[in-house]
Formats: sequence, structure tokens, C-alpha cells
Amino acid sequence: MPELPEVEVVRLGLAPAVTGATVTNVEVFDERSLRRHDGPAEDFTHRLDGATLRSPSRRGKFLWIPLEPDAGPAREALSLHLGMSGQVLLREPDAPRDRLTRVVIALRHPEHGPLRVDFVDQRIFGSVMLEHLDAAGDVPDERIPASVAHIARDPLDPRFDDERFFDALARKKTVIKRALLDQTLLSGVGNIYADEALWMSKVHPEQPTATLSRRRARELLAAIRDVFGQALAEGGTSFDAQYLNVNGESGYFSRSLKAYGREGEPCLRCGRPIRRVSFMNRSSHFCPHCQRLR
DNA sequence: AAGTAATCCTGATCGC
DNA sequence: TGCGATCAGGATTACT
Repeated sequence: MPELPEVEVVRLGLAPAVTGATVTNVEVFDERSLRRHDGPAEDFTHRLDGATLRSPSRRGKFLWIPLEPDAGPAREALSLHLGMSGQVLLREPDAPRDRLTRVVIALRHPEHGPLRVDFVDQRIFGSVMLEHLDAAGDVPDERIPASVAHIARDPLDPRFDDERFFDALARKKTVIKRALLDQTLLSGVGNIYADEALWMSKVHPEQPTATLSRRRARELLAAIRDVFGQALAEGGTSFDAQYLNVNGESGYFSRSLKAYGREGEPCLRCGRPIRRVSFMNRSSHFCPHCQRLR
């Protein structure tokens, strides 16, 4: 499932294609993908049609493309969240559509000509919407969508405050994996990269956050950045401008996973079998030998 | 404040 | 061959 690296690969792929392009047509094939848009599909279609797009931004797993305003700072953005199974595909204008395409946005770029942005989503947990951009508060001139306001910065954000994150962990009365998945503490981490970062830093997923030493918390945060960077590097190498594959399940990043999905297979450090346990209605994969509760 | 459960969903897979 | 059950879970909301 798409987490920060996958969403960033989408952003990087979209940037040259959409920046400065004008929307020439919008088609909604399944209104459920607009569930989070405040208004009917026609409202979405009419407001987006004719708009000129700016360079896309991202925080955690949230992606948005500001619309060029008549004057002053951008006030509106096209927001996308991939949910569990969302994909964004760049296509030629007359290319066939994937069966699971929910929304199609046709563009004309001043240099590259016409092209299509297809939002494909099997499980429809993802969403597309138009929403307001508001001042972020802590940084002048930074504007973020309303749906992102309550999300913490992600660990690749230069303004992410490491010490503040450690302080929050020390105060929390919960276990570390739950904290990693809490997007208000830090954003961008999902089930797969949580397991990977915990394995890499040898932290047990159910270690209470308050008992994690500052030093181990620091190692864990470094591991998150490592795992993200590695996935980004892989996504970068297999990136194709015509096809932005972000399907994590069959996706390319799975090649280097050390814990997730490896139940019963030998731990790549100690050789003992990786265990899988049920946790928060999902799965945790970890090495019971390397990752001890302390 | 923390944790649980329900909600939103469909395609792939598996047992019978 | 087909059919029902199971699984994959990110974010949000409503409760306890």
C-alpha cells in the first residue's frame, strides 16, 4: 500500500507533467472517489475544468496540486489521497482506460501538449477532492489544504522537529508501532515501513513509547529515514514518466523488504524465523530474537 | 487520553 | 466451474 515513498514518486512524476498545464476536461466514473469532496461531482468537475495547475506538494501520504489563482496566493488545491490501492497514471489523451479508473483529468501543457491524468483505485479508500488552502500557521507563506492541517510534518520535511517528536513519544501512553502509525505524531509511515524501520532499529513493535530511551528513539527515526530513502531510490530508478506505478502490494519496493510479508522466513540478521502477529486489525512482522521487549 | 470498533471498499485467493 | 469466506488495511468517526 502506498506510503510516503510511493506518494513522493507520484509527486515527482506528476510535477513536470502538470505544472503550468490547464485542465481541458474532467470525467468522474465513480463518485465514491469524490466522497471527501464537499459538494456534488458536478461542482468538482466545473470548478476544476479550465483551471491551471501549479507544482504539486506533499506531506506524509497527502498530495495536493494548487490551482493558479487570479491574483495573490493560491487559495484552492486538487487534493489526492491514494488510500490502500490508489494509483495515478499519466496517459496519452486517447490511451485505453484501466477498468478501475475512477476519475480522469485531461490536461494541456504549454510545452508537452495534451495528456491525461487517470486516478485508478480498486478499493476506493483513496479520494480526490477540491479544497481550500489555508495558512499553515507556523511558517509564513506556507499554505496547506484543510485536510492536512491536523497531520504532523513527515520525517523527510526539513522542518520536522526531531526533539519534539521524541518528547511526544516520552509523554505517550501507548506502544511504539501504534505511535508510528499515528499521523499526528509524524506522518508518512504505514504498516509496511513501520515494520521495516522497527526491524532495522531492533525495536519490538509493542515496546511502550515512554520506555524507549532517547538514544533508541533517535535510532528508530534514523531507520525510518533510511527505509524511506532506500524505497525512494528504488522508485526513482524504475520510474517511467508514462506510468507511475504506486501499487505497493505488487510494486517494486517490495524487493528489499526485510520483515514485512516474510512470516516464517529467516531473519536476515540472525536466521531465526520472522513472526507475524495480529495488531490493530492488521499484521506486525518482526524478529522475536532481534527485537526484544525491554 | 487511549483504545476499540465500525465504516468506507473490491479483487485475488482458497477451500469445498 | 462456481460459490462463499477470507484477507489486504489508511483515515475518520463514534463511542467507551
